[in-house]
Amino acid sequence: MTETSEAVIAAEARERYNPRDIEPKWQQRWQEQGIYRVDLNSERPRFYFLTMYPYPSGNLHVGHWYAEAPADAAARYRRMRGYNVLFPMGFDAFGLPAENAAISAAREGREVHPASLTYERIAYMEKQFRQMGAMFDWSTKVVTCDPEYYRWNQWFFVKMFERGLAYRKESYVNWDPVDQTVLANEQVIDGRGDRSGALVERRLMPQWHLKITDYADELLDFSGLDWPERVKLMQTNWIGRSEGAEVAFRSEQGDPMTVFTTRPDTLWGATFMVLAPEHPLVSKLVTSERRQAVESYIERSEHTSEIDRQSEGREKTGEFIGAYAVNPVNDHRIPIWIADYVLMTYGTGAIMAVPAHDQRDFEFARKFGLEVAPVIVPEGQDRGGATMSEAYSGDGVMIRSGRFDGTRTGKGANAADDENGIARVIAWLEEQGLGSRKVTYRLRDWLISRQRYWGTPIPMVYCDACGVVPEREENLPVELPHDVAFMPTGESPLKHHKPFLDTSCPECGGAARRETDTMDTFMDSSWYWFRYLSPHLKGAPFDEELAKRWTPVNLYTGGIEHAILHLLYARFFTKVVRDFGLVDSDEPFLRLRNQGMILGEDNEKMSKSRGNVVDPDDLVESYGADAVRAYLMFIGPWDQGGPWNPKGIEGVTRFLNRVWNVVLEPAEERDEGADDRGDLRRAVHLAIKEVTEDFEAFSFNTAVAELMTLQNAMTRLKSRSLCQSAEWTEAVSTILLLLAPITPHLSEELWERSGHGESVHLRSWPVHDETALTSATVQMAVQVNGKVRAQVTVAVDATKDQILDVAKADRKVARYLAEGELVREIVVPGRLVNLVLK
RNA sequence: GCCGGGAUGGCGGAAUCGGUAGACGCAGUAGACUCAAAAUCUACCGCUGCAAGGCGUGCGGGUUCGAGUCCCGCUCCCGGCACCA
Repeated sequence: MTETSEAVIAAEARERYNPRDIEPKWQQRWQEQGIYRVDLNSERPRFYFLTMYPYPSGNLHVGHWYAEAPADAAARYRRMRGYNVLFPMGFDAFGLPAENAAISAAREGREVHPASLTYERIAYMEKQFRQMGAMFDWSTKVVTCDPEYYRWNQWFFVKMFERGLAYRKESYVNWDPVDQTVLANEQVIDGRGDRSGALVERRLMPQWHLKITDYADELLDFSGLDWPERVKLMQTNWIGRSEGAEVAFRSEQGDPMTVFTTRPDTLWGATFMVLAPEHPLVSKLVTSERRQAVESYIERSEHTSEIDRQSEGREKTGEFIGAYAVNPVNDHRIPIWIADYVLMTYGTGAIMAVPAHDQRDFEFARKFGLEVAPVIVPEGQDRGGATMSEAYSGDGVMIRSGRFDGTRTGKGANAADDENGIARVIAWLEEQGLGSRKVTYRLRDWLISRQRYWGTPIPMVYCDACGVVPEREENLPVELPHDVAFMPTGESPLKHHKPFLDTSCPECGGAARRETDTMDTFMDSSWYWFRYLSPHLKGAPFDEELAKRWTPVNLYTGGIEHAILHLLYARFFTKVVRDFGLVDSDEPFLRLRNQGMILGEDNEKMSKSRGNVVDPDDLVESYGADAVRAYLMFIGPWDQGGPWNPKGIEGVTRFLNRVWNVVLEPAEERDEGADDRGDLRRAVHLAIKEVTEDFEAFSFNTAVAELMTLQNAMTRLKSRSLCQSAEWTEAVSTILLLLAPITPHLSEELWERSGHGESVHLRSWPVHDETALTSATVQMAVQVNGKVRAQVTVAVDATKDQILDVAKADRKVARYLAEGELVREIVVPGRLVNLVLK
């Protein structure tokens, strides 16, 4: 209220809070004054706050608001704490939806180009982001479909090719018949394409891969990262490290057939072998009598979709190929089978089957009448039971294992011990030259080829003379041709674009063909945060100096759906870029926080078909951006999400109105209570303390609740004389400062109207005064035998004896005390007294 | 099956170095203002009971002066992985 006369305030108070007037006004002023412009070279402490950039779908939905608005508030908080905060935004602009729109238009005989569609959508969404009141610095915007950006995808790709990290290999891949492209393993959910939902087919195709498996072990190391436990676990599971041994089996004819096993201690129990149906040795080893049955099984398994192959409780199938192998540890002659429960893509594509100690092998042996030979028995038992009903995979003692008989073994508590059978057998195998220690991963290399148009062209050239050759750096970017025809069939138009297809060889200059596949769009998002630092740099993907100063990102926020895909690729890419010598850090994102999902009123996922979609534009129109922001933060813990409650935003709007009124309306005539100033100051400093802790902990819902509590206190205590006090002035400026990150427009407007100077958003975050939090007296509960029976008020510095005296003097307590003998007295100062009777 | 997370009023949720369960908000009830309604304001608002009291944080046990919080054994829900040798 400094310098503002009461008359002016009284006149203005007749104006009601109207976000429709004040929000656009401030958005424009902030932009004109450039208050969110970041100086990357400032010496203030740096804080890189990154939030996942969106795909330009054309319209912000509530999910976008839920991801961005609380993140924006957290970034604003961080800046008020004195940090130089970089909070950039961009668009993940390549991808199938825009191309699919072009294809459907083509089917109707219309022409729509993904590029123009994408840029229109970006322009619209950018406008919507501004209406949110977000403090994004748009001068650093990154748009991945811009050749200025994707040329660096190509540059990275060529660098990786040169170092053997990018390679082309023919293998069975996941083909999505609807989207007409292959997909990475990470994009296949329950046998279906993650976008189209179509059942994925297995196809043998030559494809480009990135060697993420080279980094498997390093990717398992999360030390120094403050990430949600579940994300780390999901990545760990996905990488799926298994320790064991490779053991050299041979066919009777002498063909080497290496197997991987995590239980080399069960080798003596291997009674047959199983090869994957695609295993290259099958056609060589199969006997003529078995050939027909075996070939028809292979044929069938090729046509079995992944989803059927993996379905739960499926009965084992397989065929004997007529050939035998030799178990190298006991020279037993064991039959060789093929079965689709053995995968060509894991381990060596061949297993030694130990039915006594592996449930899958056990089921297979049962079905086909194969020998079950127990070689490990639980400690205390001397031989394997002849009537096993299931495989025994626990710890125990080795039997029928030659020199190892009597050795304790298993994957249990002593598995790491050198005396454990597993370790001893591996050491012995290495001595004998029969095998070696081996680590295997579930993780496969990242398949990045996509048979689509709207993505980064893979910058490779096929020359009859020179083979597969990367495009020269000076010729990058290999630009996507604009004048292409979108096929109603969905086939990539690049395959039919002569001027693109025909090129000259970068090596010999002769006629050559371009690769027509484009890159997975996750390539784009694997390094985009580096580009924000120097979005228009010409000579390099990013400014090395700035990257060394500004990365790793301090705080990254986004949806949990990227727990594996994007976040794993981004970590891989960072390690690759580090190995190129471009950055020092091993990890991209130090701290990660995931927001949950906003559901419809009916607690279901929002969808047009359910009719439960809430449109943020409508909400802004009715309640204002500040109310939407505050309500989304208030709805519940951010990482949990929750259902949208249309009444909830009305409650928050009431709160904002009360803040408006308590600041601007003249006080009613009312006598000031003796302790009002102390009470107000206590409420103010408690709010500072709590809201600060809540922002640090990402507990936005309780931060809003604390601010409501402060407003309630101000409204309750407000009186004409109190309004003249320093305590009141402090209360007004404090509530506006604490609200500034959450409701930037309202806070700015009231900041100005209550006579403050420069923007509230350029002010420092308040610091609480611990001494303001204490009061002269405190209320304590008095329990008798653990049940609360009375409340007493005592001096805050009372001794235990004094507290007990007061407690026992209470009439109700005295009545209980009369009923028994007091045997114990417990006093927790400031909290409670517990009187225990016998 | 394995791994993780969760279960608190009519609803969203708060409180976990063990210390007054239900902050804050929604919904609801009563009242004030109004011709009336809306808005706003005031009071009440876990269940049960006239009251005193009793009961109460998914279920069953346990530890403790005291348990939503710790321990043991379950149930259900959500998420991830899954014929990975």
